[in-house]
Amino acid sequence: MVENRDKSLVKWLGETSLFVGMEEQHLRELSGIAMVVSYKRRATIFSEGDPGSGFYLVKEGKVKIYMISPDGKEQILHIFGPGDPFGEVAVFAGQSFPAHAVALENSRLVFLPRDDFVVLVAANPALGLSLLAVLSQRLRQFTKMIDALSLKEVPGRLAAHLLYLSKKQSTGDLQLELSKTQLASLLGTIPETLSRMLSKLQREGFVTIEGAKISIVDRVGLVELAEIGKF
Amino acid sequence: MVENRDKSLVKWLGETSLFVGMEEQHLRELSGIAMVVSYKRRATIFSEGDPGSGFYLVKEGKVKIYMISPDGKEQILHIFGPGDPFGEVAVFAGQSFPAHAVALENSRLVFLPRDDFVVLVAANPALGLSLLAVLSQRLRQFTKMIDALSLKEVPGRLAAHLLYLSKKQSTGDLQLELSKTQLASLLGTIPETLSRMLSKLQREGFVTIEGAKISIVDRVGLVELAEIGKF
DNA sequence: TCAGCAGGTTGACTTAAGTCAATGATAATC
DNA sequence: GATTATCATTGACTTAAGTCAACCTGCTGA
Repeated sequence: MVENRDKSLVKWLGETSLFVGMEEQHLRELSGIAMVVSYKRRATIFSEGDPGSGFYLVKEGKVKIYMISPDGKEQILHIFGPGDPFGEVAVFAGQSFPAHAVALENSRLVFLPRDDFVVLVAANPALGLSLLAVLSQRLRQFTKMIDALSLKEVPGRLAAHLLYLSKKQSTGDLQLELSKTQLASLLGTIPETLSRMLSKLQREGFVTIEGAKISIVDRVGLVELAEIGKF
Repeated sequence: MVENRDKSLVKWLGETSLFVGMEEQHLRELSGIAMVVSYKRRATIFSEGDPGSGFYLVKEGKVKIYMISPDGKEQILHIFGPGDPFGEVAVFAGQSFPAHAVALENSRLVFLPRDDFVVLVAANPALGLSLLAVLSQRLRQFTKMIDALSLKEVPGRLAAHLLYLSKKQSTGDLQLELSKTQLASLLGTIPETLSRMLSKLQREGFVTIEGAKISIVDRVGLVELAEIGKF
């Protein structure tokens, strides 16, 4: 709370994709309602059904958003890192959180309480537009995810994800930031299957694997696989 | 185009969930930029990759939003009816449409061009908030959809959907508004499988089926099925 | 140092659901 | 009212991927 009016927080908010380009004054207003909170690794930030009393920005660390099926299987929806906002859906739908959130590492988050924030948006259309862009972006991501989950088989999803990572990391040598178990859940499958598919990808000469490091060998082949979704 | 300044269009816009409660003046501004367009059954409204030059409201008729996998399978994302907005994602993400849209029936749509609309939003925060609510709602729907697609088997998805319909229609006797083929695609499966599952549901005494009319017999059982997702 | 545990890999088996193909049943069109 | 399409259903078959179980690391902490 001491950091509320901290100059550095204002600055940081302004570097965030959600608030980039906003006027100093509005950033100050934002930081006025913001609270910095810390979560230890594995701590749960909110659970499905919790009332959406506000939303978060990741300041440091990593956060996993996921759902649990009745029989205990987990499906990861997102992994968020520094600068990413999450939990805004509940704020604007005026409902409870539709999924769970836990810290994957010791993390510091900026919490923005719903009511205060809505007031700011009402006073500042640019803020609204910025948020609309973020939500639209997220919707688009989900579209892709539904596409992957319903239209592609595991190898296809895996290939698509590897390509996505290589774009993000802009290199052919990928460092997995997630345990393979987590990656499996993100791809909507289980560790065993993922393991088999990775070996298969290696056997067929698409990639080479050394622990958490994956190198793309045959990018063209991977692209094809991601599209067709079959070996 | 003649209808642009039509009083009835203003009124209709104000009854739309997106714009409900907005001041007369803003509604008039909206109707000033709106265009009413007609599409015949099966006509495509936009395709994946088309530039998002604006978005739509369904005035009359029904619209299907869907994706196609490389090998031709279709996954329906939404079916929209009168009053529903669609295509806003591309507008605010400032990108192209991520999916296809076709008219399921002869339909009349209200088109709102992107640039004009953004100006209005910038001038009117309430409009932004309203849109944020809609997008959040949609995001929440997708969350559920991903949940269903990745965590539940077809019977579970089907049971969940039937319950959803019965809530919407608030009766135990459901009238399917979609062909079973379409329903299959909405559930992320194929007609054959859907057909088998429906027979199975009937055989096990959960529902009775007569053509497009489905009556829920054992609601409790269905709920359980939707949760557990297994017979 | 060693027990214990989480994460990863591999094999054998099972199963849900997709494909292919044939046949009825509507509904639409001329 | 006959003729195509389109949709729905059913059966036989195939297959991707999940379950179960064994086993192997490499750590962490007593």
